[in-house]
Amino acid sequence: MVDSTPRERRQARTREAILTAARQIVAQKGVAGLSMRAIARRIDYSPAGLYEYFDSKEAIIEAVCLEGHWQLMQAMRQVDENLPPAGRLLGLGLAYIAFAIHNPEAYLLMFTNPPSPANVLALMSESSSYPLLLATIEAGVAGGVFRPRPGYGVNEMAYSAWSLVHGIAMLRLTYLNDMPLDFSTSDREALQTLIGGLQGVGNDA
Amino acid sequence: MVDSTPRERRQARTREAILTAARQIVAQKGVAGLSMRAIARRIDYSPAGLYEYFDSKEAIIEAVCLEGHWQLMQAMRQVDENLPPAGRLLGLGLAYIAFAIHNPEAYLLMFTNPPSPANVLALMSESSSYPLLLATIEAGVAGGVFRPRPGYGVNEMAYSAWSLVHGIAMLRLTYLNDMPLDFSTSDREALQTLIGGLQGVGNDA
DNA sequence: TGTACATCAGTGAACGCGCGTTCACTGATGTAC
DNA sequence: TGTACATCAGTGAACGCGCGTTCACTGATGTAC
Repeated sequence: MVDSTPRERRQARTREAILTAARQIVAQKGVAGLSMRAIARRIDYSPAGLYEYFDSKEAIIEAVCLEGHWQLMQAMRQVDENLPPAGRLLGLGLAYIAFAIHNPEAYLLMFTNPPSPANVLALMSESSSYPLLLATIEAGVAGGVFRPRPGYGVNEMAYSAWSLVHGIAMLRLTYLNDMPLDFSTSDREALQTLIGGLQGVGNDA
Repeated sequence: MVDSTPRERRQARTREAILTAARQIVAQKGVAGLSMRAIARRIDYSPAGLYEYFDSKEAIIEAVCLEGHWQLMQAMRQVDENLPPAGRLLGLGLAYIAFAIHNPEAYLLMFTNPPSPANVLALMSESSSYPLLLATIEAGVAGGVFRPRPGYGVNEMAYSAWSLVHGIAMLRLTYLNDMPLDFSTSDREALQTLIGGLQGVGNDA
């Protein structure tokens, strides 16, 4: 950003305007309502003009997803690093859910679309949200707080936690969309319950 | 079905053929690939002919969803009723996930679409899958196996369990779609972990 | 059983629409001397 | 600072497409006597 020309700055601003418009349309009309024409209308461009900035509609969607993954990671990074593993895992889960609730457009695009290779990479790669989750669980296992079992190591633990928060997020964004209930304590307690399971005992059934 | 005329039977068969075609198209081309014309092509009809059986495309989708909910309930009913609550909850969860994996088309339609009122009703109503879950948890609480906490009663417990299995199902059907990994023990252990949390202790964090 | 008529299942063509993308173009911005 | 030229950002019209739905129709099925 430091050695950018005015032209480059204008381009970056337009690029961002396109992505913002795309997000807003998805938020208001759903993924199906997202079209090049709709984006162009919203930023007072002709549809053809968009091709100066993105090669295709698919490229725009991918860019929104990438940005979303980056923002999700940022949100999860805000969680205090010095908490004990169980508390930190709770915080990460709540941050994840909060991101989904407050950015439903981006979240649905990120996870409802056929995930492109770049997309999967973005999620799994270093400096993404999944490694944060994994690292916390590893710390918990190393500290003896989370107890692995045969066939249930750190990867499986992370998979459990991710599934739970993803399930909560998706249910809230789709099925329970316009239920006027307050889920905040339910979400916290659901996470607490899973974390309790990671911490202990009771693997008889 | 007992006092049905030949005409009625033919109609029922055609209706079913339409729904089957719709499911197959969603399975092969995704929700976006589902069109009246595609359905008609598949059953050698003209598109207009479908309107003899369904008022609109929306009505077809809704019918597929309703059928899906019914099948899901049937699958969950297969779980042994005499298992202790923890074991039964595990069985119900695994049956739920198995249904989603084996009927990805129907499952995605059921949960990815804007849920119509009829759809929500189908899920929540008597003789659906959610009450089965709830009843099992109530039995567990009554038997002292699952331990409620303040702000975490049977409804919240059911919400936790549903979120976990839904999250697992959705991740598998979208993000982890073509990963050649075997998740069956991971799924089981994830459920076990949550159930362990329902059973006990550790609500410090 | 045969005939006349009503109902029904399914067709083919057309409606208007919005879509992603391409392409020849033009006026504005930037560059070199 | 002024001029000549190149590059660039954005336009407008058009392409071919597939969509959901309607409608006048026709041949087949069913019904009544």
